[in-house]
Amino acid sequence: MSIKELAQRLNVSIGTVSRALNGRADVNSETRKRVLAAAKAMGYVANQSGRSLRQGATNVIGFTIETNVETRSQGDTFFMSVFDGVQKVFARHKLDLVVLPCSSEDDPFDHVRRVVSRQFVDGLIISATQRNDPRIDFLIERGIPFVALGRSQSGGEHSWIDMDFEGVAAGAVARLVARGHRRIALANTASGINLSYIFEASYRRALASHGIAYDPDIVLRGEITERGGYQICDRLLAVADRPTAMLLVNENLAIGIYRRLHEAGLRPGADMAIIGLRQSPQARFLAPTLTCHRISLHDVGVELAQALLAGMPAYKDQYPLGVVQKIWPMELVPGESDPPLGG
Amino acid sequence: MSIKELAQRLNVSIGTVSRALNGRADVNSETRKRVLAAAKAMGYVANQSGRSLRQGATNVIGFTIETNVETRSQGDTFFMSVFDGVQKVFARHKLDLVVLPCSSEDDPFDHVRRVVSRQFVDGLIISATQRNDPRIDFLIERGIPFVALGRSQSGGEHSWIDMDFEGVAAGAVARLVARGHRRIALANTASGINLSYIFEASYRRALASHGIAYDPDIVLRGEITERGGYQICDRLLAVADRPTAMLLVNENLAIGIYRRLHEAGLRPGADMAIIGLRQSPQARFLAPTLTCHRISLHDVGVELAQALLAGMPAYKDQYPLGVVQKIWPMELVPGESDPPLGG
DNA sequence: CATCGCACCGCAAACGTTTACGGTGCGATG
DNA sequence: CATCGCACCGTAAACGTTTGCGGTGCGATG
Repeated sequence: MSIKELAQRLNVSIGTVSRALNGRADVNSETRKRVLAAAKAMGYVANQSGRSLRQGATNVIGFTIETNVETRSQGDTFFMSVFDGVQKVFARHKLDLVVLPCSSEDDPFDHVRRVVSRQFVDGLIISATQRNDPRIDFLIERGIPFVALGRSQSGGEHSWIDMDFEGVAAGAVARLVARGHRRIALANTASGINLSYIFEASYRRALASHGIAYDPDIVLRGEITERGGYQICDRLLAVADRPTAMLLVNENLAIGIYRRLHEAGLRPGADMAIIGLRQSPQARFLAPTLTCHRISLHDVGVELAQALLAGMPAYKDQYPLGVVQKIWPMELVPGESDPPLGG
Repeated sequence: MSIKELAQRLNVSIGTVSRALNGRADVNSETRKRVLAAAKAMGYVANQSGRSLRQGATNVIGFTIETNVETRSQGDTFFMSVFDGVQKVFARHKLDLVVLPCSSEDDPFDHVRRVVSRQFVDGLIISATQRNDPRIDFLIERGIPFVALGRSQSGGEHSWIDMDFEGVAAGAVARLVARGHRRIALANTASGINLSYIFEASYRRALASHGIAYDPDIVLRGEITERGGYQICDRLLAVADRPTAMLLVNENLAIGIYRRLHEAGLRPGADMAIIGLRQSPQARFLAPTLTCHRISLHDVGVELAQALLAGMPAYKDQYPLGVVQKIWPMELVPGESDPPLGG
């Protein structure tokens, strides 16, 4: 199963076998054929450790995610879709994608540090970027190629891909205002994820641009889960001068909000306009359907992979993109959850 | 950063450094302290490739998942909970968990074959087991320690962990019958996943035990998504002698079903009893809340890890479990979605 | 015929570890 | 004082690759 056995069987040197398998030019086409045939017959596949040790590269890309279900930042199929896009690109370069879950008991920074120092991966995609994210400075300092899924305030120049939360907030507020709403609540996350700050700031700017005063009483933070939505809605119903509309930082919240409204005898949509963030698979099947924003996560994955390759010496020339900092547009998908006020 | 540099700095041999770091006995406690201090100061961490090459073991465990969003057996939150449990066990043994997503364009069997032949991992957890799953025979033949999340008909003895679908089907049918239902539909998956067969067979047995004839017209298969639920419900509404209850192979279906019922002017629960499979985070926040089944995915993860270790030579003695084949119980959580008929 | 170039291949070093083996020095024991 | 045992440490081989360097043989060229 090793290259040595293969070489002995063929009566050639291991160097020749290696060259044949790696498609180098200086090997007779006849012997190459023999080698490839024998390798296939014997089911030979190069040992990763040996190759990595020699080459100083593992041909493995890591993708870190956090497994804390309470603070999960995305819906149920979010990462699966992204992975799919990432792998599509990597497959062309014989790169392997491995997902490195950071357990809820573990610290994301330590997690990245362990992964990097073991020289496990040639590159890294990190997600759930915090506003101040020590991982970013660390990766820059170590010179590890990486891309962040989500902006951060930290550190020097690095590649990242994010979604257009400014556009979403501006568009959603404008839409709600046009439909007669002036009292618009925000359901945000309590975690330190950068999205939280960006979204709230955009929301405030959008309100200001329509001459609406910011009211901290209707800007609430909680878990990004169905339960979190329920709790936020619950607190919101107790506010004097109840809002007529809500903007959500995450679509998972919607289900809990719908539920709480039902319990209060209110109808989502008619009695409380709601606009969600991302179009999850279930958005179109809620009642009322949720107004939210379309984005191709598969394409986000593709772009993540390309941005990462652009930062890796071995692939730089194939992907001359430099430092990629891209805000991905999100397109509003009208639903039934934000009808005109009083209409 | 290599052991050599560390040794030079300390004026000891690399062998001593290695022994000190690995906690071997034959090294002076004073030098050990010096080595550990220097390693920490210089941020030294052993190179994985070198170690793996020498030891013939990678200390990495793979967990394969499929990212095809249409036929996915489970979503992000399911697996994240399981990962969390798995990692809890592995962390104690300095084993790393890496998740190996199988892209929707890839074949799961090829995927496993690639992973194994590259000697990437010391052990494997596979999910979404098919009724006939070539991966299982392959892994047995190759002698790779593995555990399957889900039963299969394939191959020889191997460890697996599964959930009690028989119990769920029997209990749910009994419950529905007790509540006056005799015409109970089944919403199943069209994929070849073994769960599909087990669930349907259990459903048929349960019907028979209550003297209810099996009617293929109300056993439908589709995507395990919200859309799939919508479509299945749509087809079901067109059936003559419409069923009064539905049993779901997956809770994601519920949202689409609720929606389709609403469109038809029917109320989920009151006009169509519904029992889902697993208690997803949203089950309690749907309106009506979904009757479904509780299971600790964290504990499933813990058991998966232990079963795997029991099959690995280096850990056999610490986990003397032999071949683990366990059906995990699921506990019914009553909701509002399956009230008594006509009540 | 001598020389050159070229296609092809073998040799051996190197990547960073771990570990069996042997060697050193020292205190204790006879 | 000779010897033994032991604690500790250095040496070097080995894991499976890749790759620079040099060598062989052959056809072509002068």
